Amino acid sequence: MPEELSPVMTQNFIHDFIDEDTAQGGRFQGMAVHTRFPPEPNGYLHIGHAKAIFVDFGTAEKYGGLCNLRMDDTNPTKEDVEYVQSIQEDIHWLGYDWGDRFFFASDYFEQMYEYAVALIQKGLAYVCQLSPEEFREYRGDINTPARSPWRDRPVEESLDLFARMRAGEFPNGAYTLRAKIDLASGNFNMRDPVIYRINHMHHHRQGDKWCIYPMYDFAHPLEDALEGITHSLCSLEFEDHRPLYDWVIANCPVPSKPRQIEFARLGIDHTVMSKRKLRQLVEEGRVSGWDDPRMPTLCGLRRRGYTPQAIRNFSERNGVSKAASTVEYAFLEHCLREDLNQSARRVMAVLRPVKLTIVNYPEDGSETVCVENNPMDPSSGVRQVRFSRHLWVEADDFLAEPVPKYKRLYPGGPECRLKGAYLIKCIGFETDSDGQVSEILCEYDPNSRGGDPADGRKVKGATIHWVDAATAADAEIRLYDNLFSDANPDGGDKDFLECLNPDSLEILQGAKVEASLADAQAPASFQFLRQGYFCVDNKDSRPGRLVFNRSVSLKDSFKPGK
RNA sequence: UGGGGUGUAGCCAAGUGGUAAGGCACGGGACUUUGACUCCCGCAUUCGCAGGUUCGAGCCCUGCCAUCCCAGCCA
Repeated sequence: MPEELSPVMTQNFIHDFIDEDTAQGGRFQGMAVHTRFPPEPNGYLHIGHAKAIFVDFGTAEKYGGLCNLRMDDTNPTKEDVEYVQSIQEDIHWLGYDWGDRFFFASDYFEQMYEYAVALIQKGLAYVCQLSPEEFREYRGDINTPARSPWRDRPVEESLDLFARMRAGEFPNGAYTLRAKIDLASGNFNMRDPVIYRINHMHHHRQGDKWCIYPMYDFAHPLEDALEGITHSLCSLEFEDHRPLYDWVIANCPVPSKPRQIEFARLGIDHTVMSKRKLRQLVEEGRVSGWDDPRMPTLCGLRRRGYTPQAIRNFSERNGVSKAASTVEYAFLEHCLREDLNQSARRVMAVLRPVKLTIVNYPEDGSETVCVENNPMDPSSGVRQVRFSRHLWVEADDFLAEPVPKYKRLYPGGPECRLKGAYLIKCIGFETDSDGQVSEILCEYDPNSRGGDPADGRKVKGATIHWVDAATAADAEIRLYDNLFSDANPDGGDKDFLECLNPDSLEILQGAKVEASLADAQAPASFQFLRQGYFCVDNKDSRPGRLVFNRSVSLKDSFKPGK
């Protein structure tokens, strides 16, 4: 666990339960807390999983215990090794480590089978041969108990049938193994739930060894017990399943008695957090892949410039409770900027370039000015940036007709500072045949090198960023819209495909970036901190691409009239 | 109307019988080599509603309301 990287989890209701359990006379007194993160390898991890990872690993860490990583691969239908790989990478990227405790639920299939046989022998499970359709008919409803004609099948017969199910004698759906619990329970999970089904399918890890697979409700408690998990933390929708979880633990001769505790999963507004739907976006080619920067997947956020620290802080500061919550996207962005502001290297880049000429600067002259890499962190050093008579600046930094309170460039406007270079004043501008501003004309004060005037006078205008025209590199900017925002403010959970407006997906723009950035070892994943002020993340670089968050730029750019 | 949960500000969230933390968002101000950042100030006479117990209730009791999850041989 990367030392300073993991936030210390603040007290929450889960800790209250654990404290009870580990106290004198408690269920686990004297035992080390042991949790697990059990994803099904059927998709990539997303920001919602980050919360679960934080809760599972964070809780173990808080108590000095352990957290296992376990692939919950009990249903081969949707699972794939590609996901097994990506899940491990993403968890490591977040900064968590499971040491040598990496498991597969499918590795316990033999033991699970034995437990099932034991259940049959105790008269607590039976082989049912209701077809899926009949099963539904016999299920009963709120006031009618369920039924099964096979409930009292002799033990020997069930044993024989179960063995033949395993042997592959029957087609899918022909038989199921059911736990004999309570057909009249108000909790439908207890109405003799299916605990084994037949599925003739190749398993990504077990191959063709099995054609019967245990259901989650039977498998999960056994997995936990077999690994010595003390606290099995899961999301709220499993609350109804806890009686069944406890039933399995109570009726199978397992080595330990784990306790299931449920917490609310994370919701973020304007964001779809359903693996099924995210997978659909990928499969239908609506996005470039699981790591498309618009995806809420961890790899997507990574490519978009999010840092592991920001995501961990986000998880930590959101808290853990049982109240269903949907946090605002703005909070995620806040956590990102907070981290980036402190740690990321800056560079100047101009998104919508307009020429700026310093008329009193020598035509053939040039020099190098010094700019700090991170004003928040002096140890990050400085870089040399070429400066000359011809520059590119942001179109927003000039207005032919100033609006009230505008303090950047306009004819006759205030003295402004070119970041790290000189003070300038706008004296005029040129337009092209369309009447668009094509060139801004300025005069500079030669005695203000570095940005401080020799006479110490106060600079009224703003400081603006720039890049040298002769050395600036062109970059491809991809302006991404949040996949789910505008068309459906409620998150587009149901109609998200219709929300996709092809025209707004990707807006390519030319940009000019400072030479030192173009020369850098491949700094290419950016996160927008403020317009023209980029943070460079070298960890996951993709040369030639700038990625930034549009909502941030809109928020931070100057709003006329404000 | 069966079972299981949850309701504290626009969004999260502390609070566990002693007089409503904190963060985000928002508004105002100061500062500033980017109008960012940082720093101040403001932002719930009230905790879903109504009763009750108590010297005292967001916390305890009763009733009601709202809302989420559950009828896969998914997890």
